Amino acid sequence: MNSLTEENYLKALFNLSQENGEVSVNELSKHLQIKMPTVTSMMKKLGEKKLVHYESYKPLKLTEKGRREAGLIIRKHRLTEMFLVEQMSFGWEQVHEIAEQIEHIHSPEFFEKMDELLGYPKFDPHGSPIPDKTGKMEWIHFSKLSDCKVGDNVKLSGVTNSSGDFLKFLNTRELKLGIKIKIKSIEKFDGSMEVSYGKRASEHLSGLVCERLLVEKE
Amino acid sequence: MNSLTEENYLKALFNLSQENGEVSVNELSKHLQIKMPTVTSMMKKLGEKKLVHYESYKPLKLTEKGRREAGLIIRKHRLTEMFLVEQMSFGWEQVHEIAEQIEHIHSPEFFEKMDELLGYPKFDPHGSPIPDKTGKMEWIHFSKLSDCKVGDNVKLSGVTNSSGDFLKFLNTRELKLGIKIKIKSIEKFDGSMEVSYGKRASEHLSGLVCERLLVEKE
DNA sequence: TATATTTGTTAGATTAATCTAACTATTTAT
DNA sequence: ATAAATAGTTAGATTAATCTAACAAATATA
Ligand SMILES: [Mn+2]
Ligand SMILES: [Mn+2]
Ligand SMILES: [Mn+2]
Ligand SMILES: [Mn+2]
Repeated sequence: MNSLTEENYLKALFNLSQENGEVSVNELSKHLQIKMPTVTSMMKKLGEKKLVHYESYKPLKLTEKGRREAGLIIRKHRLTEMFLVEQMSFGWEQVHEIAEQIEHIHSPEFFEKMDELLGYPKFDPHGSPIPDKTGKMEWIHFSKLSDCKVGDNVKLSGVTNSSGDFLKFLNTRELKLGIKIKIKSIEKFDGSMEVSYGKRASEHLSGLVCERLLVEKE
Repeated sequence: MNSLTEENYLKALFNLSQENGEVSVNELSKHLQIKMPTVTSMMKKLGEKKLVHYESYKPLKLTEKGRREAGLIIRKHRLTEMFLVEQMSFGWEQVHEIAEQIEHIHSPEFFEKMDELLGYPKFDPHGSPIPDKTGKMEWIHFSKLSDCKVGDNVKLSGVTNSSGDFLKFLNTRELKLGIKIKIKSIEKFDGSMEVSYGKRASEHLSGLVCERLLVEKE
């Protein structure tokens, strides 16, 4: 059984090593806001437990076992977020903090029931895929809005950041998953865009916002 | 902010001091299955935090503050049990263990929402009263079935023990809260009873079982 | 009352998770 | 290629929560 602390390290390793399959001690340390020596010693411990491939001065990699256990925690996190939004009518900006705690509950039946009540969802309220019961996650590659061209018609399918402030901002602009966005113009200088969607004929989105919106091209 | 560990001590103190308002170190130690020296040192800590009145060799008492904080944890526990039964269709024998973990979630909104979805219930699925938002609990005094007389007609309103095994036993006999029970005879020797209820014209209940059933006389 | 039993405390050790300071290895820049 | 900067490790301290062993106080028993 892994401690809550170990679970949080596993989850961070999983998320940070998504791209290239590895993470540096420094990166992990910054992400978790835990000093490097502490991280090093935890990596040795997770190495002992065969959850991480640890070798001095080498980048960190999750083992197959580590990836599975991390995936299962992320599964619990995302199922919880979905449950809070769909069954308890929370807003998508309120659920991350609560899920951050509930992901550590040990009770297969509890999450099984959530999954069932939700009808076995594949994505969480922020568009992130929910790992299956074996901890495996489909890697779906959405584009960033900031990588699209003028004239593109796209569907908003996810966000790369689930901070309350960002999601509340999207709420004020009526930007939610599923809506169709048309790109009217792009300001090269700062990456900001002029777009239209729903009843809004013209909205200005900063480069920062465009970077955080994931879309599917039609 | 109290740690999960501190919260569990507070809850135990609250429950054990229900009758006379105080508990011994020994009793608390046995209940929590934690050795006495550990309990003593935790009591000193909770004393510092003004949650417990601690004096060497004197019985332990919760302060007003301690009683409030304990009541709020028990509130979260019981709301959770009710939520699991009513909104997620768990059996009453499955919910205690899960609630034992969820009671430590820090999120007023989460429990507020549960309360609202449940329609502000006053009792949990085992008939125990749910403390209000200030941590105060109405002390309702049900009788034990074992204290009733032959011929009494009573309503099953609570159980004094929520262990899975006991509740599963009650399930097999179709004994659930709200049913009317008539006492047909009592065996003085072992306190067992012959009763009738629902579609069951004659059932034998051991003394142990009768001790654990709480009833209201009509 | 004197003794035995039970209850409670003190002292000191252990484990998990964290930190800072000091040192070493690796990478980058001159 | 050397020096500087960055990244990573080692050593040792700290805090929370637990334990065992030894001792002391309170209570029960003879
Ligand atoms: Mn989240
Ligand atoms: Mn977490
Ligand atoms: Mn319970
Ligand atoms: Mn608990």
